[in-house]
Amino acid sequence: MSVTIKDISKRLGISVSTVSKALNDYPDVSEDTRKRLLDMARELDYHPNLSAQNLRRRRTSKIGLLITYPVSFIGEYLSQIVNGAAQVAEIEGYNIVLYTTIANQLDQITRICRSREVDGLLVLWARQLEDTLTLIEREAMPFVAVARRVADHRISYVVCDNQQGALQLTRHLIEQGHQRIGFMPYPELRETNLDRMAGYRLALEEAGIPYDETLLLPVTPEAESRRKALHTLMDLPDPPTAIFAFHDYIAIEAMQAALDRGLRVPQDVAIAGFDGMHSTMITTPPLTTVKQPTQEIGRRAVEVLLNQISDIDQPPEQITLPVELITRQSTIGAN
Amino acid sequence: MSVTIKDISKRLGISVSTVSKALNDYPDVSEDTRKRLLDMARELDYHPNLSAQNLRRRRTSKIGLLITYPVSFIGEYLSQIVNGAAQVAEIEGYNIVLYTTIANQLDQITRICRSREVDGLLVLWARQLEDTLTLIEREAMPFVAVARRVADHRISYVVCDNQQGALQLTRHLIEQGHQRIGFMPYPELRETNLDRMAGYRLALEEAGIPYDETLLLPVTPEAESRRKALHTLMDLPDPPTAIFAFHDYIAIEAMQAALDRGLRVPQDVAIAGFDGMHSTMITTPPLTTVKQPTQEIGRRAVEVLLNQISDIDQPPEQITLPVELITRQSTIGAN
DNA sequence: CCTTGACACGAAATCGTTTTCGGTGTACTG
DNA sequence: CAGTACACCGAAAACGATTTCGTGTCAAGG
Repeated sequence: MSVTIKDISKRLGISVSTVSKALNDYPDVSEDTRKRLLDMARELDYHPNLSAQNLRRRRTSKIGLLITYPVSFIGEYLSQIVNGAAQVAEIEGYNIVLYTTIANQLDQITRICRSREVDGLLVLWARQLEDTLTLIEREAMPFVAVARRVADHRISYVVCDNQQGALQLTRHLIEQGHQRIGFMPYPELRETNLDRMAGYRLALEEAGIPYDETLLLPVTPEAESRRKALHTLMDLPDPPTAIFAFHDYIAIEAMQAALDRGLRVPQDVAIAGFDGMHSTMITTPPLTTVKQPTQEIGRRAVEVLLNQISDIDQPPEQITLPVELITRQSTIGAN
Repeated sequence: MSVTIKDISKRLGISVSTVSKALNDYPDVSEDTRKRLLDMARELDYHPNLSAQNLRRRRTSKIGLLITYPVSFIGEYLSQIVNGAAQVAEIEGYNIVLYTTIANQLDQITRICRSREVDGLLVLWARQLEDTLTLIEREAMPFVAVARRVADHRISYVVCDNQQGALQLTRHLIEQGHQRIGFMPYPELRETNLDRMAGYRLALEEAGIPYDETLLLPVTPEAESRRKALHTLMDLPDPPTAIFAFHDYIAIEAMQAALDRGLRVPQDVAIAGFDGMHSTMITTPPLTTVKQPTQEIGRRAVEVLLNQISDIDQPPEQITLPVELITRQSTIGAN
């Protein structure tokens, strides 16, 4: 079958213990025998059996990525985060295991924790987030919440500065002369939504613009709700002249609805999104958005997680990364 | 520490062998003790240590996904395939491990194979594809090439019907009255490119339209090459009236270049893409494309791989899935 | 009463490593 | 020369499960 440490041992008449030590850079192996062993290892193209190593070392060099997402438009967003995460992980000698099951979320997670299938978990997207996190915590499995702020100060997370992004974006709209600015929240992502809403309100306050609840129109994951939201807003007696949508795709569909309605963007209504998806570059007009450092989020999340893994008593890290406002024609040049 | 099989054994004064048998549905355990053991297992919330199981069972219940891709626009495409793959895998009790490293591709792969880190490999995107595949083959690791046809008949793959898609798309353009149809190949993906090109030529032949090499303008991964390609085509003495781009993003950028040039789409030049990316819906005009069954590709790839894993002598399966032509305004209604 | 077989169970080997602990032999010190 | 120090190596015990093989019991059959 596979070539094992025993094969090397037999070929040279040297005990397996010594072979192992040679391979793991133990000091008590003479240079001579070490060289012979390594040469033989290379000759046989030996690579240690991972399962055996894992068992003995009590670690798997794998980190799990929890990402139970409904198949939808977030693919681009997720894959960038995953990409960043995988990069750092592999540099540090870890690999990423995907967990995408939706059924039995919590049972699944206890299994993962108790079977020591991975050394740590990135929680990227999960229903029942709260329950999930407390469960993982209780199982003493290192973990980090990704792209999601968590109120609990004992929990590590990496997230972008949603409030700041919303603040800048709304300021920009105000600078463009808008006074009535609609907002489309996405309650599904609670904390993120709260933060963006906070930024929105802050900008209004700064400018002395009254906060008008009728200008808020929440959308749900259903595509239909996004079109409807725009129409509802524009049917108001005193409709908004600009709209800030929670997410780029929401903005894009709103924009299409606006065009269907015969409105010109940005002349009749300015529209802006959030997250910096690639698609925003190719709409007509191109969409103003706030770009998240997605790859960086993935990278930092892994860094934090590996810290937690290497020292379980490490204090939690809560990281907020800066965002970048990208202004495009969907909000400028209205005059 | 963790609760092991031994803990259950001690608590009830029953040997570990019997515990293991009870947990694994062996017949030679009395109903009575089986029940007591399972109850105790549940009470302690026991879950078998994966590393130990892997070592003993000589399998890991993991499949690797090789996907050394340059960070670029293919995120959406990949994540759909991965999503489909993960779904099936998890139903069948497998998890997916990501391998995204670029450095030392081949060394990395021998390590994966010889350390028995996974039970099989999905090869989704890899530089040096040929070398990679023969290497994996030599290591007797089950594998499947995903979204890429391979000439070798001993190799399993799952791919969409690129030729048929290109054929239908080109036919569609011809039906719209076009006689001079430009094509932007993407030599980077050799087989895929050949197939699409074959479909393109076939449609021309059917219609008795002469094949004109000057209408072919290959593009590279660099964004700049895509804009340039359009201009070169349109600068021809007898420019094409329609363009079939290898990929949606190529088409989109070509379309932008066309608009920059003051051309109207589709009146002055019709443009079509391939792959069915989400973005094609939101361009103005919306882009005609050929939709790949991405999720299905992922799903089938895992099914095939699991067959190979369960029986290494299984004959290779080569699966070609149907595609769907989606016609939109970028190619219709020119008159 | 003896044999046979089925049924339950346990001892022990095994998977392929790592790591501890002790045992050599040699060299060095006083 | 005794004693100590050191460098090098190997035996063996882990890690936590699975699986083979053997054993004891008990009922049925002759």
